[in-house]
Amino acid sequence: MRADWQRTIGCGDVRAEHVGTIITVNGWANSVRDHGQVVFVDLRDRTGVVQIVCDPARNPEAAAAFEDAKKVRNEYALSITAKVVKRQDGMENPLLATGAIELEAVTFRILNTAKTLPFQLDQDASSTNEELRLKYRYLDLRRPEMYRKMKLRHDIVRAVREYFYANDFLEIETPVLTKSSPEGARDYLVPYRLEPGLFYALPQAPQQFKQLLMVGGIDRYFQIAKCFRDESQRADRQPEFTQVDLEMGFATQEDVLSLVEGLMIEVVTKFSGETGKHVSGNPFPRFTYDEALARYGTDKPDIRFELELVDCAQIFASTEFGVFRQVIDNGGQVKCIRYPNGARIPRREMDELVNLARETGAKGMSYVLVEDDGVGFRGTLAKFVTDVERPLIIEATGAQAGDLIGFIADKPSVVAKVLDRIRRFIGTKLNLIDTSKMAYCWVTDFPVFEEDETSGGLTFAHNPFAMPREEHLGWFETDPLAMRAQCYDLVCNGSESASGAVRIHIPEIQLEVFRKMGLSPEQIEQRFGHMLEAFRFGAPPHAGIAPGLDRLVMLLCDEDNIREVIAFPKMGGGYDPLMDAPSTVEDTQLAELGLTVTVKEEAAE
RNA sequence: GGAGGAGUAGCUCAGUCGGUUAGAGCGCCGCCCUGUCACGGCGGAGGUCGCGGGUUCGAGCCCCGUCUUCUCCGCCA
Repeated sequence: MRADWQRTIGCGDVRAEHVGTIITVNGWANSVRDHGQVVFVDLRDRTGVVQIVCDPARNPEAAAAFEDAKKVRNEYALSITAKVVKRQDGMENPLLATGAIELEAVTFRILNTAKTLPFQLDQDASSTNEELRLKYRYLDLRRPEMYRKMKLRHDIVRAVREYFYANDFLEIETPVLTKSSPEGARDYLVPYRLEPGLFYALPQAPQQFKQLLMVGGIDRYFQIAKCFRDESQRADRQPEFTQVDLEMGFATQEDVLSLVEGLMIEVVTKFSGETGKHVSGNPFPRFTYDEALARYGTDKPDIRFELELVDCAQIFASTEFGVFRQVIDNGGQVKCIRYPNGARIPRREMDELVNLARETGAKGMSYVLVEDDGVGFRGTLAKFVTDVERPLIIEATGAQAGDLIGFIADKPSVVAKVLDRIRRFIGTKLNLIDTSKMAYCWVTDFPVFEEDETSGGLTFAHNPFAMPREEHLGWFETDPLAMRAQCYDLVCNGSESASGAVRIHIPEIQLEVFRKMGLSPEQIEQRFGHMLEAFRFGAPPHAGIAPGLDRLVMLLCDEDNIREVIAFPKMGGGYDPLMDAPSTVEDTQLAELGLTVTVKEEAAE
């Protein structure tokens, strides 16, 4: 049963066809314009804005409404029953969807008053202090642009669910209170009251549970899952975030890739009218990890623009330029990138470029500028380039008159990192990026192991549960660093969009990986005994992946900050200014958990 | 942990070479106004210049420290 003050229609939904009817709308006073003998109130709800007019001269029986309207301030919660009338000629407002009509108030109810807001909703959100916006997020959310983002996120989640339902997946929840696994990111811990000293951890991902669901015969599982990682934040990272987690039994890498390609194409295409974004490339291009690093210097290449890296080791095989000579002789790399029209950039930008290289780890950057004839070189490196090398460089890079070619010589990891950074710098500087594109690509075959810089031993490069390529299974002892895994990242516009793998389902192989990582039999048993045990009961081959939801929504909303697409996000240190969390707890709560708190001492001088 | 940017009225910002009483727009309060729609007019209130110390005759401005915040690096299976 509708109370008499409850809405019969949304503010933004009133149209000329309603003229003559009596309606009731609910919402907030968006603005009040008091002209003395007539008052206009713009009423806003999530559907839009409509103009209410209170004019006792035209509507003598609504004198009370007029008096109330004069009391209204911005953001009062109102209920107005009114007659829909066509606006007088010349009074229409083409800026409003409801601009052809207005509402002549009959009954005017102030449901609640409002203090003056700490910031104005009619100004651009991006120009308001973000801490303030988050502290009063419930007010910030009243902005139409925030509603639009929340609505789009909802619609995307809905489309994702429908896609998985249609593909015969079961949506299953997994625990949030679970076991710490010390590898990977830092865990959030939850003390266990019944036995002080024991802890749950919040899951960094439902990884182990979804594999166990495959052992359990669920076969096709998905979940919109919260994940928790206690690591430093970035513009595109939150301590708690959402993944579209999925796993498939008796499945191959191809099954997962084609399923996720279908998902992304469907979701992006479904909303492209609204977002202006479209998928570029179908099927998605694929690179092995080694190939991506060679061509782009990164395992998450932004392929919205070209400018690939060029390996010059062959060209400079017999160079006498000391820097290159030394790097090549020590097994390093010499690679370069073309900067179209870079020979014409001002000195300041040139310095910026070299500084960028230094900041990223290079000792410096050599470069040549291609002369107007398209053949000759100028620049720091020009005098060291022989007549034989010069045309080879031009051919390999495709350089043209007026281009700059920047060279980095160092160990492979530095060369890749620096040139990736420079490549993205050039892409941005030259405006090569088409922001309407969702340029997806797959990066596959990551190394199984990499050297752990802190311990000196081996650690996993991608995921400890990723199945090595079958032809590499014999390399555990001989050349573990050369082993490649059956795993894959989905990359979109230069950021990681999803990460997954064909999982190890043979206990002996999983054991071998753990051993190689330097885990003792006791550690393996304590941390992963349950997984290995499960694999011994006929675990099926299985594979899965987990696309990040927040970043997908962020890209589709054209936002560069993940907090913009989360209703109640946390700030830099994981602080939530709305709830004032984290915060202290009562001593009795600590005592019950057997915890004592050691306050951080200031370093005394 | 490191680098850089920011912090001045409720909000967004300006503030010259260190010099009188720190300003603007919006918002807020009061009065006026019958057609506005970011209404308009008149009047008004509102400041520990993040905090602490220092230099100086004098500090919003210079120096040191500190806090908060943003971006990036490290970190993020």
